[in-house]
Amino acid sequence: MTSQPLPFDPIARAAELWEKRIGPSTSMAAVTSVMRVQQIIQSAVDAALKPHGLTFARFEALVLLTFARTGSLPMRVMGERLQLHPTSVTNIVDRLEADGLVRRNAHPTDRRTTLVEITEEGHVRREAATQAVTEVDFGLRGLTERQTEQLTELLARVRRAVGDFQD
Amino acid sequence: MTSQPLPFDPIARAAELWEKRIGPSTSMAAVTSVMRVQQIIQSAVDAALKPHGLTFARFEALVLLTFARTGSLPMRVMGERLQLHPTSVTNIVDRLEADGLVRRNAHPTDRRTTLVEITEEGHVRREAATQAVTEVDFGLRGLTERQTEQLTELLARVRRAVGDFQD
DNA sequence: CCAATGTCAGCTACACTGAAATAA
DNA sequence: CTTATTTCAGTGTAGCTGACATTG
Repeated sequence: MTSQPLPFDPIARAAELWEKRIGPSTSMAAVTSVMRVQQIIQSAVDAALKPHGLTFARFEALVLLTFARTGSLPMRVMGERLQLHPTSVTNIVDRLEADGLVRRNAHPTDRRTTLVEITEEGHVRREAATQAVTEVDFGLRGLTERQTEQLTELLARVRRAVGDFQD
Repeated sequence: MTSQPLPFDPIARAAELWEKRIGPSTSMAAVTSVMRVQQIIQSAVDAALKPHGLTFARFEALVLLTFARTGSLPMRVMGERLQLHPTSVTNIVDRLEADGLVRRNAHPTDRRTTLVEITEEGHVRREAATQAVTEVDFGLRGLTERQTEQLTELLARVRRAVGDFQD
């Protein structure tokens, strides 16, 4: 990471120049901001999770399984909920399984599908990891509770518009 | 991409369960939303840029060079502005150079530093690519102009709090 | 026969680390 | 001598495509 804080907001400056020389900059500024904040959050969360041997993606998978009534879900459903490519699900479950945090089980009726179940050790690990990310507030700083909710709300509009979900 | 739209908002649902079984969910919901929207935008923008042989990172680099007074910048500065790892700058410039879109020049006084200059072909390519991403509004949908600005503003607070820039 | 599920191999992109060469 | 700039090799994560076996 090349990280000296700049004495100006690079995105605001780029937006000015963009406006002057290229065209409307509203979307460009917002998109660049999302990219940058994602990067910030990703590295903060990954740093918090590293001592627990998890990435954010794997952490999310564990949380998802924790929330499942039976503590287990088909791979396909995991991909759906986490918006992951089937091969990424395979990869993530491979890693978690190698670490003993989840277990692959046969589906009772549909022999094509694999059920992924969180183990005892998985529960313990998720608990510790949750503590770690909660302590750093998921890497999110500088916003009030109200503003944080506003952010979620604005992003939900985008997700809805793009067909991420319906309702 | 596993992409059937879910009949509910998966983030809102996860937040409910998180609140019920783990703790406050405000930050968690916002962070998950940022991650997801970044993913959406990234793939939309990359798809728009693909016919032009560019990724978003490479496109950003071209834009940055276009904005430089002399059309050229040291690698180090590029990394600073784009928040890229030095090795990533090398990599990105390698690709752009192989495509004839930029050129590496010697720095007139400091022989350690390499200046990267956008070529004529680079200008042409950036122009076409800009058209492409503008047409899809950078993958950003569902927000009014006003809301888009609000989003940028909220994210700037996070960037400032985290020391991304000062002012 | 067609569709769905999961896996595998191979590719790309980009982050990171550690080491090195060169120059300030 | 120390620091700065860039590069290189190697590693890890994760996305994608295309192919495949198995099963519904």
